[in-house]
Amino acid sequence: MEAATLLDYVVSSNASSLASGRTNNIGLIIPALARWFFSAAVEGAQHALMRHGYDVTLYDLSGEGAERDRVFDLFLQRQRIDGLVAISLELSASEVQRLLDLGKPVVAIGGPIEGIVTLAVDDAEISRLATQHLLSLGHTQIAHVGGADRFDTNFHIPTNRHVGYELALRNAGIEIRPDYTVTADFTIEGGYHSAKQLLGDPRRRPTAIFAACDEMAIGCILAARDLGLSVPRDVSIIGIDGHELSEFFGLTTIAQYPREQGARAVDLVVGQLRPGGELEPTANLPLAHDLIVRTSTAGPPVPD
Amino acid sequence: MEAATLLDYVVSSNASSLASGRTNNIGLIIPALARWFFSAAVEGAQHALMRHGYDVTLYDLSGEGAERDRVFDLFLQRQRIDGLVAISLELSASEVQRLLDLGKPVVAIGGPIEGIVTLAVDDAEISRLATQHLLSLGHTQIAHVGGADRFDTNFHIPTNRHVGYELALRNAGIEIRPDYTVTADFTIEGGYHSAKQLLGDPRRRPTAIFAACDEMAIGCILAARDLGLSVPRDVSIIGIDGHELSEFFGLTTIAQYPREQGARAVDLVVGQLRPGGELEPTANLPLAHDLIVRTSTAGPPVPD
DNA sequence: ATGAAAGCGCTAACAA
DNA sequence: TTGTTAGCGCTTTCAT
Repeated sequence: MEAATLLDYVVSSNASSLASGRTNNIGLIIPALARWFFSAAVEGAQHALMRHGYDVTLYDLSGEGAERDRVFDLFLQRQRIDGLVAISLELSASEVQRLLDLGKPVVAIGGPIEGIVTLAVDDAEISRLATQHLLSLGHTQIAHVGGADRFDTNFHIPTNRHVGYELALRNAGIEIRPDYTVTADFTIEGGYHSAKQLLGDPRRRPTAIFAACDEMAIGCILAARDLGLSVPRDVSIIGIDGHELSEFFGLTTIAQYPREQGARAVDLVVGQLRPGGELEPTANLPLAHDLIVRTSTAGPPVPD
Repeated sequence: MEAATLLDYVVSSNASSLASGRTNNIGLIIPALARWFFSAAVEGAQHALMRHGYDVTLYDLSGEGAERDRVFDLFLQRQRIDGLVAISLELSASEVQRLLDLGKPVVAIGGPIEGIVTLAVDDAEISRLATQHLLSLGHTQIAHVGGADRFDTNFHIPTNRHVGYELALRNAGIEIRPDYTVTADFTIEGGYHSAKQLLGDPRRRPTAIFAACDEMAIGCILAARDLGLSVPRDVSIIGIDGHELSEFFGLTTIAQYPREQGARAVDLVVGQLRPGGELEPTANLPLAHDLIVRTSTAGPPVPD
C-alpha cells in the first residue's frame, strides 16, 4: 500500500470492473439540463456521488425519439453503470421495464412511477397548499398558470399541480372558472405572456395567481409591473420551487430542494449497492417542502 | 451480426475498453453546473458525444480544494476516459500538467491556456466591441459592472473583459474613472445591487453601463426600473452572452453560443481520437460572437 | 495471513 | 477472408 501511494497508483477502472462486476459509476438520466431544477439536482447528485467515490455518467433525453431509444437500447446496456438515478422523467411502461431489466438499483426523483423507488414531493398537496395560502388571505378570484400539456410527456408535474389547485378551490366552495386556468411553457417569458392575458382583461382580472413554477411566477410579476399593477397590492402571486431568483423577486413560494433531492436519491442507490443493502422493490418516499412567504402575496385589493 | 442484433447484444464497455484501450467515454470538467453558460455548454457537448456514440462523465469542480484535487488525482486517473473537455476553467500550471500527463486529447473552452488546445471568444475584443457600441451612440460616461476577483480563480473572464472596456475608452480618448468600475458576482441579483449604487448616486450617474455578462446586465435593467429610470432613455445597458433571458428583457448583447461551443470542442476531441487525427499540441481557436442590438441601448439622454 | 492462478469479455495480432 | 489465441489488469477463489 505504501508503495502504491508512493507511485500514485490508481486502479484501472475497466480492469477492476471487468473482474468484479462493479463499475463505481452511476448513471443520471435527465429530460434536459439547462433548467434550474435539473441542473441543481444533477449538481447535488454529482457531489454526493463524488463523496462516495463514484463517477457519474449523464444521459440527457432532450433529443428526439430515436436518440431517446438509443439511450435505452445502447448506452444503458453497456454495463457501464452500477445504478441509475432518473430525474423528473415521464417514462413509458416499456422504458420502465427496460430500466428494471438492467437488474441494477434505480431511484427516480419525481413520481410515483410504477415499479420504481421514487422520491417525490406531493405535487397535488403542495399545489393545494399554495392555493390555500391565497384563500386564507381572503382571495376568491384565483387564477392558475399551469404547464402546457405537451410538457406532460416529459414529466407529469403540470397535471398534478392543476389537480391540487382545483381541489383547494372546491374545498373552499369556490366555483372553478375555466378561463382562470391558462398554460405556459415553464419559462419566465411564458409566464409573462400568460399573465398579460389574464391581468390585462379588466372583465376577468383575478386578484391572485398561482403559478405552477417560480419561473412562470416571476414572469407574472413582471407582467403585472408592466401593466402598472402593484404586487401584492393589486394582485398576489405565488409560485412553486424555491428557485434561485425567487428571493430576489420577493416571491412567495413553496420551496423544494433539488440539490438535496439529488443527493438523497444517490444515497439510496449507493445504499442498495452495499452488501446487504436491499430495498423494497417499490416505494414512493415523500420529499420536503416549505411554504416561504415573501412580499408577493397579501390580501385582495379593497374595492374603491 | 444478425444474430447479435436479434439477441439485443451490446458489447460490454469494460471488457472492450480493457482489451482495446478505448473507453468510448469523454470527460467533461466544469467549474459549476447550475449556471446558464455551463449547463448549455454541457448540453451541447453531451448531444454531440451521443451522436458519436460516446458516453459522458461529468466532473464538477465546484467543491472545496480537497475535492478538486481528488478529481485530478483519482477520478481522472482511472482510465475511464479517452479524452477531456474542460469548460471555462482557470487551471493552475500543475493541474494543466496533470491533464497533459494523461496522454489523452484535451480541449478547453475558454482560454488561452498554455499547452492546451482551446476554443475561446476573445474576451478583450468583445468587451471592446460592447464598449465601442456605447461610444458610437455618443456615450462618454460609461460604467462597467465586472466580475469580482475571487471569480478569477475559476475562470479568468472578468479580467479580460475589463481590459477590453478600458481599451475602448482609451482609444476614444476618454478618461477612465475608477469609480465607474464596480464588481459583482455574475448573477442578476449581484448586477442589481451594483447598478443601484452606480445609478442611485446623482453625482456620478453614468449614461451607459457595460456589464460583463447578461445576468448582471439584466440586474442593471431591473435596478434602473426600480430607480424610476427608463432604459434606454435615461441609461443604456449592454451585456455579454446571449443569455436565454436576454431577448425577453430587450437586452443588447454580444451573443456567444455555448451549445455550439460544447459541440465543437467535442468534435475536436473525437477528431483527435480517430486514426490519423493528430492536432498541433497547442492552439487557440477563435469562437463566433455577434453583436445583437435590441432595445436597451440608445443615445445618451439630452440635457434639459 | 500470504501466495498462486483462473478468468471476467472482449480486441488484435497472427495463422491458416 | 475466416479462425484461433494471447492477453488487457484486475478480483476472487482456492491452496498453501
